[in-house]
Amino acid sequence: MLLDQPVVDIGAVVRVEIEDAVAASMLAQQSGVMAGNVIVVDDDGIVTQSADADDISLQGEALHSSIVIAKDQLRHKGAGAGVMVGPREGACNPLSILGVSACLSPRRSMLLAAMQRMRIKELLAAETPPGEVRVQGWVRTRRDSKTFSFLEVNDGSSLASLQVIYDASIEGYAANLPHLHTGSSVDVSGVVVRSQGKGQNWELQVRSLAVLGAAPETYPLQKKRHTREFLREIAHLRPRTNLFGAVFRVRSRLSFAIHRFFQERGFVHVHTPIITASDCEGAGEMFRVTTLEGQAFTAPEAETRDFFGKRTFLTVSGQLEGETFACAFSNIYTFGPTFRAENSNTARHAAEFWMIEPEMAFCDLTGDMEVAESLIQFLIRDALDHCTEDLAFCNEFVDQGLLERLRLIAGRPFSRISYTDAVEILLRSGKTFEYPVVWGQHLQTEHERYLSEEHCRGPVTIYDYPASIKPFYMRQNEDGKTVAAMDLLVPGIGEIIGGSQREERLDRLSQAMHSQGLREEDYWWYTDLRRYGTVPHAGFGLGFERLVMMVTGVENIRDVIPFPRTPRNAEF
RNA sequence: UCCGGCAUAGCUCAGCGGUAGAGCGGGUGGCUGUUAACCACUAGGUCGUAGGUUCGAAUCCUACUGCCGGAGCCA
Repeated sequence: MLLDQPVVDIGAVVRVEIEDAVAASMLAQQSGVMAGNVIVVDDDGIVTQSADADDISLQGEALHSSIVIAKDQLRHKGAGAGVMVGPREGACNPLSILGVSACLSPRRSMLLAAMQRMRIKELLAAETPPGEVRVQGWVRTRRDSKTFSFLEVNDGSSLASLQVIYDASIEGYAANLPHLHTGSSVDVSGVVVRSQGKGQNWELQVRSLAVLGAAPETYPLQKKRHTREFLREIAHLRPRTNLFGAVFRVRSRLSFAIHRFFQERGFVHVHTPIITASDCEGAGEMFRVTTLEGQAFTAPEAETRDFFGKRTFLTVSGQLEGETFACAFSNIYTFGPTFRAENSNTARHAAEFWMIEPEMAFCDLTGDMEVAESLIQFLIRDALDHCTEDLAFCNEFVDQGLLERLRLIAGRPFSRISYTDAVEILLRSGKTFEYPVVWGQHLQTEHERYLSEEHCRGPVTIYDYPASIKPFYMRQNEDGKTVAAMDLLVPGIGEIIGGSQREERLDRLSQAMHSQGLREEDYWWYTDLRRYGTVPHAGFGLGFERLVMMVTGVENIRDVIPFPRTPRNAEF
């Protein structure tokens, strides 16, 4: 089709972004383009001239501020129009002209938009060739042959990339090639054909390719293995790697599966507050929330003049609020961020993390343990079913025993041992521990590891802990020494769930609060639950990141949170 | 916060008292339906910061900063 009409109306606004410099005239020569439509734009991108030209090399002075659209390319498949943009200022020597930009003309945008994008995951899974398609994504790697290039394009829909065959005869090849580094974003249209090479069923034969954004050689991600430590320093780019792609797709799926588990069982999702005045006793140091500054902050009675009129913090748990809703809806769950201001420097702790906290009325500790165990098994099975490719990758590159372990956990009942029996087992183990095993003391990490990794060789729930080492709200057992608490321990991770039956008897609760030095009036609304229609109830907290660690095998919590917050680290 | 380790090219590391090195990545050229492609050439570094010891320090000592591993706190 020959264009007799101006390409673009005078006065139209064209978005022009010159980011990458290439000689415009060289592209024209290499492409054999000697005739085209030239539009001239001013600095605001408004079209001031629009004309059909027989020889663009004659445009001379005008080229420095023009967009040149080759006629051939407009004819080519309708979708392959190339756009060249000259710099908007500077000298006009054709050989020094900079800026062949990958920006799209309105016409080209329109033409490309007409073809619907296909996600690479669907494309690769196709039974029969989908014909002509359009994909958009980022170049993972490029391999050049004499007459064509292989591009691996990934759009995040799956671990696998699409192999794209870019033939040198395609318009724009020579100009685009220097921009097609690892990390560049591309918009590709072409035909899906059966691959001649090994490693993939389908590949894409390019008919038209546009570089949306080039990634110059300073792009930090190379097509090789990087350490997790380095990738943490470029947390904004690491989701583009295989491992973090897999981890965050699994994380997303697990998040969905958690809602599925509870929603299918009639639990009501509750958004508990993030700013709170109450300390869920025993949950650690809290971040203070305040609008006070300078001297006002340290002044006596400062909190009465603060935003909320009292001292407030970022929540460490939604449990207390969750209990109030459980005492209305029977079964509820929360799923949200929680915060701990502990100076923890370990692979398992973060200052900001996500927690799932179900709370069930008319439920005792046994029921609590049953829900906790079936939740873990449900989540593992869901991930095995829906994240097969990503977990296979983790199994190969993170932890070679991962899949075997996950199947084991999902497939058989968990062990259950009372705290008192656990102490006996540890004492009779014949092991020498760094910390002595004493009834009434916390189980140390080394003790928990022995129980789950050696004694049970799988997940184990420890229950009925000494009252002296647990918070006030846990239900006192009849032995007068223990409370109805439980911890679910997983090999390699440690405690993944901590929960309890709550003390529903007002007198016992008051007594526990006094003996732990708490002012009952600060918790008046919490104790009200025991005053008005109290019921036995129980719940637990599941650390979401620890779950993701368990399912992916990734051993550091900083690598399963998109932008981890740990002491001295909140860059992104 | 405590204990231990580490800090050298864009990345991963070697060098451990005497002129700063390799592989990968980048650039250039070649070759090939390749798939962490391959071959050749090439560019690239105040050896974390500040002191000290020494004729001489990347190397030995001290402090600081950051990171990593373990512990505690917990999820």
